[in-house]
Amino acid sequence: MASNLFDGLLSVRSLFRDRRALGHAFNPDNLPHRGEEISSLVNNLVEALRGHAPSNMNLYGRPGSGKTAVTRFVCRDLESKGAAEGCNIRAVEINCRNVDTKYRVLAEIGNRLADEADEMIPFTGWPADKVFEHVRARMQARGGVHVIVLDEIDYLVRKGKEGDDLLYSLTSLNIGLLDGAFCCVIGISNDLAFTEMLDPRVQSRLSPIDVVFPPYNASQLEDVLRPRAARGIKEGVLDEAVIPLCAALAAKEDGDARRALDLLRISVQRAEQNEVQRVGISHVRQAQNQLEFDQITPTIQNLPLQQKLVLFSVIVNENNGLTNISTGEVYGTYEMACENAGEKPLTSRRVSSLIRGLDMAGIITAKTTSRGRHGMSKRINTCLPPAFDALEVMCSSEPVMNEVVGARYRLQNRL
DNA sequence: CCTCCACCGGAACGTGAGGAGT
DNA sequence: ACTCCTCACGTTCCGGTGGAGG
Repeated sequence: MASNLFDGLLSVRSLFRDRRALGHAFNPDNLPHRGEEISSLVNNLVEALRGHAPSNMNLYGRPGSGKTAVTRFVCRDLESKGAAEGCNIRAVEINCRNVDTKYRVLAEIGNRLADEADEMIPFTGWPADKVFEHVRARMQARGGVHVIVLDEIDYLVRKGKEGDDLLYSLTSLNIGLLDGAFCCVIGISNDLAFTEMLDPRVQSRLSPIDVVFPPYNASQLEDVLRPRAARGIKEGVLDEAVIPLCAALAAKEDGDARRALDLLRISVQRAEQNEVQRVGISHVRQAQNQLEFDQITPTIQNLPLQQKLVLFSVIVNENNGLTNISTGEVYGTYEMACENAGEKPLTSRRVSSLIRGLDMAGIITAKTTSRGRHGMSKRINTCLPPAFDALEVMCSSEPVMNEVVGARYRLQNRL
């Protein structure tokens, strides 16, 4: 019988019990260390069960601090309690990164509120005020309380007036536009300063209640991971050190719980690929490397050419054995790189800003320090994972960089 | 203690691309 | 087709800055 490509992998006993338990979309039964945040939401949303309008809310916190999970968790209980008590309560969650215009958000809300009898709102074509009127009419017809969750709301607000308009419309529903129904808006954002981008009128309506989610620390992340691991991974598979290490590594990344889960999941996958029955810290290290590679590759690929040239200049100096490179040294190399690329060099002022940009992107570190007599300058070092070939990534995404890198090796061979 | 280097980084301005309105 | 507006990217100008070395 002919062998099949998939036979080998299928015969390996999986180390997972239920892989989904380690995914981002999984809704766990309890959320460790988010008690305060949960009760802030519950204390406000309980008004819905009493037949009143809850206040609008804003939730802030770094990625992976549990904002979305807490909101889903609370809304799920709110809806089921509402059903038990005979109140009509409905939560509509929309991710503004995917649904990113006023029209599409309103259409999405309208369609989720639709009965069989209602007309579907098309993807495009209707005037925005007609869509809004349908949303309003459907809320009123259903009655009760409608909780609108706008996840990653900063994406919408950053686009300018669009977000302002939408929030103004939604928050105006409770001021006389609805009869016998209420609407409550919960905005979720990574950016504490995002309300400053809003129209002041919208600001005051939207944020009577702000909840800030602090990042998890390492031991809290362990508490997040353990129940998920128990559910998702077979017993006796994990070394004792694995979960603490995943937690510690993720705690360094701003306490990102998603990162911790990714690390754990990929570690187990790595162990499976290596066909071993036990996951150890070496697999976590491999997972960490893979995540870093996956994260940094697109960042470097998408850098504009000038920024790639600056990064190239830093890397070249570092490959020559230098550390704590100064802006002047980088600029010198950069001018040569520009010549090889056939580009006109930017001013040193601009390059200084580009260096800062690379610093903020986490590709290099640039600390401004004084060198005494030798003036103020930055001390620049790359912070790429050890085995990461940034030159290769830049060359494959930008043909001119081949010239630049090639010229450097020709020069080196001549010396 | 003062000087002075070599750059920092804010501010104002110029330019061209792209979108909205008419 | 046209104006107007916004935005990102760059330049020019310039006052600041911290500490090694006189």
